[in-house]
Parts: sequence; C-alpha cells; structure tokens
Amino acid sequence: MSEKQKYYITTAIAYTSGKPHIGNTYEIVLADAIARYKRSQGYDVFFQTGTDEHGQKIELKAQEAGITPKEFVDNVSTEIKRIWDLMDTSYDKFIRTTDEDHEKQVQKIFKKLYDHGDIYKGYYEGMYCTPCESFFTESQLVDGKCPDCGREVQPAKEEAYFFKMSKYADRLIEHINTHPEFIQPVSRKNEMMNNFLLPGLQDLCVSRTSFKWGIPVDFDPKHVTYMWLDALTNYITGIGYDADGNSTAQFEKLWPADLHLIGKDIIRFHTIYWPIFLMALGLPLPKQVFGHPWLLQGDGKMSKSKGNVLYADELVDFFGVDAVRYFVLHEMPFENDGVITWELMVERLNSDLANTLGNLVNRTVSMTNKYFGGTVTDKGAAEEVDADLKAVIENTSKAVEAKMNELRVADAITEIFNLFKRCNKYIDETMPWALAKDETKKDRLETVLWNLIQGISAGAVLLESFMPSTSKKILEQLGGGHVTEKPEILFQRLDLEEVMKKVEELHPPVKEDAATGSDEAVIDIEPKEEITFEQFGAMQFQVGEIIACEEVKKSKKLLCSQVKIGSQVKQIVSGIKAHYTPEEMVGKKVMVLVNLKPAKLAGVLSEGMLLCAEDAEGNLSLMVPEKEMPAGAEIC
RNA sequence: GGCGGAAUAGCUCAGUUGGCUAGAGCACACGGUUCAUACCCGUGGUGUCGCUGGUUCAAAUCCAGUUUCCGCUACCA
Repeated sequence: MSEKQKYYITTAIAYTSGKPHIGNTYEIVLADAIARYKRSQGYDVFFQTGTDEHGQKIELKAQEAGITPKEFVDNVSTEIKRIWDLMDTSYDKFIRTTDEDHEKQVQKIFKKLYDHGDIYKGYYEGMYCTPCESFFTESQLVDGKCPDCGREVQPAKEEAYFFKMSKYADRLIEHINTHPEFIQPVSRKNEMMNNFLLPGLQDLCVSRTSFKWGIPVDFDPKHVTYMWLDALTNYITGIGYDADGNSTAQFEKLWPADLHLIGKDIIRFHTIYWPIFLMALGLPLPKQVFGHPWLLQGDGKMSKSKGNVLYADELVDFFGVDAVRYFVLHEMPFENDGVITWELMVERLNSDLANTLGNLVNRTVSMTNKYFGGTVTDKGAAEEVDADLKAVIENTSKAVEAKMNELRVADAITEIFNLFKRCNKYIDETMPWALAKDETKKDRLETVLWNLIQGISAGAVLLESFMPSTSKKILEQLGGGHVTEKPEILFQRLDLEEVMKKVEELHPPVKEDAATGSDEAVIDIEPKEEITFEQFGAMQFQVGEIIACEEVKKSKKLLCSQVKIGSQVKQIVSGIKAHYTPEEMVGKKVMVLVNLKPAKLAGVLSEGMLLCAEDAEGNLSLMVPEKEMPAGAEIC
C-alpha cells in the first residue's frame, strides 16, 4: 500500500453578492494549477473551494430582488460554480456556508469558544458600514464615510459578542517569527507585524443583531455569527471537523491545511484572526497562507459602471478555456498586480499559443504523416544535436518543480514554453525536409521526428496542470509516435482589430455624461433611520465662499480652506485633496454645515464641513448653488 | 505622519551573498528556411541601471541623502 503524502489546498470562498469577474476567477485557476501539479507529483490532494453566503448585504440584495436570501445565494452560488466548472477546475469539495453541517459546526464552535472564555458579551458602539459589514469608530471614518469603501455609514450600538484576540497575540507573534514561510509573500508579513500585532490587537466583534441572514448563536438567538468566524471556519468544517471531538478521519488526515490561497486584501483575516481562532480551538495552524496579487484591467480598475468588467465566460467565448487559464496564470507576477486587456490577451494567444505551441504540434504531425504515414519509432540514428534537446527535456521538469515549490506558477509555465521553443529550434537544426530528400537518411529522419515527439510530449505532460485539455489534445494528436491523420488547430490566430470590433459591439462605450444619462449611473445607498423635522432643523447649512485654500502638509487627503460665511470666516478641513487642487477651490461658493462641533484634524482646527456628492468610484463633487447666492445665505 | 516596497532597453520585467563587454520575453529591422496556423530559426540595443554623494581594486548590487510611484496603516466633522 502506497502512503501518499496529503496536500490540502483551499481558495477563499467567494462572496455571493454577484457574478465573479476575471479577477475573482484568477484565484480558483491558480489554486487548480497548484492542486493539479501536486497530484502529478504523487500527492494525495484535497482541493476545497466554495461560497460565502451570509451577511446583511445579501439580505438587502435579496430584498431588492424580491426573493428570499436563500434563493438569492442559491442563484449566485450556482453561477459561481458554473464558472469554476467552465474554467475546468478540479476542486474536490465545493462548500457553501449555508450547508447544514457547516452551520451546525459554526454554532458549536461559537459555543465552545464562549464556554472557554475566549468569547464574551459586550456592547459595540460605532458607525457601521453595511456593504463591508464592519464597525468603525468615529475617528476611523473618512469624511464620515466608510474608510474601506467610502460609502455611507450609520450610527449603531448593539449588544455583541467579542473575541479576546489579545490573549493569543504573543503566541501568534512567536509562530510567525519562527515560521518564515507562514505568510507569503514575506513583504506582507511585515505589514501584519508592524500594523497590527506589535501595536496590540483589538478584540474582534464576532456577532451581529442588526440583521438576520446569518448563522444564529444557538444560546442567544437574536445574534447571528459575524462573517469571519462563519467564513473562515469553512476550512475545517468542510473536511469534517467537529467541535465536540468527533471529527472525521478525513479531518484528522487533512488538517492542518498545507496552503490557503487568498487575495492580498484578506491577508489580515487569514494570518491573524484565523490562526487565533484555531489556537483557541486547540488546533494546529495552516502551514502557509499565500496572498496573491490582483489582476487589473489595463486602463484603471474594473468597474461595473465603466462597463469594462471582464468576465471569465465572456473571455472563454473569445479565446477558449485554456487560453484564458494560460493568460491569467502566465501574466500574473508573484508579488505585483498583473494587467489584463483584450490587446494583451490577443498578443499572448497569437505569439505563445498559436505560433510557438500550436504551430509546433501542427508541423510535427504534418511531417510525421508526410514522411512516414503517421507512425514513427526510435531508429537510434542519433546525432550530436540530439543531446541538447534531451538535456532540455530532462531539465524542464526539474525547473518546473523548483518554480512550483515556490508557488511561482508564471515562471513554471515559462519553463515549459522554453521547451517548446527548443523543439522548434531542433526542427531548424535537423531540417527534416532536407533529410527527406535523401533516401539514405531515412532512419535519421525518423529518429529526429521521434525525438521531437518525445520532447513535445514531455512538455504536454507538464502542461497538464495549467492547460489540462490542451495537454490532452496534444498527447492524443502525437499518440506516442502514431500521430493523427489531420492535425487539429490547437489555437486559432486572432486579428486584434476584429476582436476589438466585436468587443465594442458587446460593450458599447459608456457615454461621458453617464451622470445624467443611463440607468447604470444610478447609485443606491443604504437608507438611514427616519429623522424628525426638529432633528433636521438642528443642522444649519449656509453658502460659504472659499477665499483661501492650502494643503494640509501632514496629510495625504486634506485641504484646509478659509470659508467666508456672512461676515465671519471659518477654517474648514476636508478630505478632498484627491479631487480638488487648492487653486480650484478658491472662489467657489459651496454648501457648508456650519454648526458642527469644531475638531482638530491632523492637528489643524476645522470648524465645519463642506458638503460633497460622491459617485460609486468615490469621486467627489462639491455642492454649489444653482444660482448666484451671497456667502452666508441660509440653505433650508 | 508611521512601517515597508519599487524605480534597469519602446513595452513587461530578470538580475542570487558587490566581480569579466548589464540580461530575457514582446514589439521592431534585416537575413535564412519552407515541414507548418504569413509560421519557425538566426542576427541586431552608445540602455546616464531614478538623482546626488560615499565605501571599495571593483556597485544596478552596500551606506547616506534626495525625487517619483505603490502597498499596509494612522489621521481624514
């Protein structure tokens, strides 16, 4: 009986608030490449992915759509799974946080941590951002808005359960210091240490009472479990963890995970909160957390309102599954963000896939048919040039292994393509068409083609982890020396102009005046509580004229304006440096909330607030009177 | 403001502990070839290695200062 070494790899579970774009899809493909490679290396691989389906945001979206939250997440989860399948990913388990056994275990885990004294009941008071499902202290807000997403927040006070993070901080610091491989890339380790661990950890709020769509705390059912305790635990509940000590044999075998593959934005949760939860449960920590970079759209970030979001299934329609897999894997560097555009996709498809690889297979199959009726064997007519080809074949699998062990997937693919390039060169060196004209060189010719088929096959085998169906197609066409009659075109070259024309038809460019035009430009924000007329009357708004403005030196976002309101001048600091220069500000008549309690920002006194409108991208526009109004005019 | 990272050929980037005329891919130009998807092979760069100093026999590589960009974080009525 062989004792295969286990390898447990996970992706982050995808949030079911909408269709995933190509950036989200990248992660599952990357994980799949690693999982497939480990399998090929003889590991007993378990590959888990899934969907994260709770939270207020989903509750609200479902409400808008007029369906239940469960119906909503069923739809989205199905769509996500469809795309994962479309991308030919070989996951072993697709967990959903609405799975019954997951919910049951989360409840048990919550109870266990509570009984253990790690979770305690307290009160949370602060500003709450619904989309981010996060509380912030007032001082954390940006312009009174969510510091993460820039949207509106609402004041909220609620009874909540908290997790005592600080209790385990020292152990975690020790672990990170003694396991340098734990956080990848290492630059992220420093960020976690310097920003969170060394300054001291805050206790984490782990329950909510403000919405219902979550896993209820069984001993206090008005609370639902907050997303991170719910979501992170999928890594253990998905393989059979039981908080009462009756975990499955599968869990005992697989845990701890060998690799959590996640986006760089959630490194904090996976390298601080998750390890601490595990410590509290008495479980070993995952061996490695890799925060991969993002795949960005060439001209700025992907955004639905810009209409430039790329979706995996759309790209697949143009290029095919393996070309898209190749692109995202090859173009993504190890540490920096990668770029994806239609132009780059076409370029890679043409030069790497169609020219280098596709044409290589094609010409090899053609020659084998033409000169030997489709079948060649090793005639042993070796020559000196063969040695180098054979050496490259040997070295490539080792080079790929070395790169994959470091998770440098893009470099691993490059190694394989270097082998294909070497094969192309081998054809030019041996010139089979010349050998074919000389009857005495027949054995040599056959040996050359044999070597060539060996080289391409070796590359195709290595390619399986990255481009599984292409790998299969190549091996079928070459047939170990008995090639197909007619070579199938693996990748059709595409004309950039034609592609761009079709893309434009698919995505008509959004008009410049989107703010007034299409329904795409409409923004919905979370409704606030109703207020009385008295509450409204308590706020005093006036027109102010900006008579001077300068940057606040110590800050990245602040401008300090002198605002003339009636006969007095107030100093007001605003976080709008990114949208207005001091020169632009001067002379503007703006809407000012004047009776706001003065406060110091970055050490500068601010005696009011300039009001702005904000779009989905966080662009700000000052509110100005539609007709000429004197400074000081009341706004009511 | 704090911590960290980056700056190298037109573009995307490699350059390990300082060491021979600084590399790869793409693009471009020329040459070769014709089995092949107008493809493949070869050849072609006087690049201020962001800037200024310093250490050294020797620096893209180390040190100090400086500029720009980026990440995390704090402040951001």
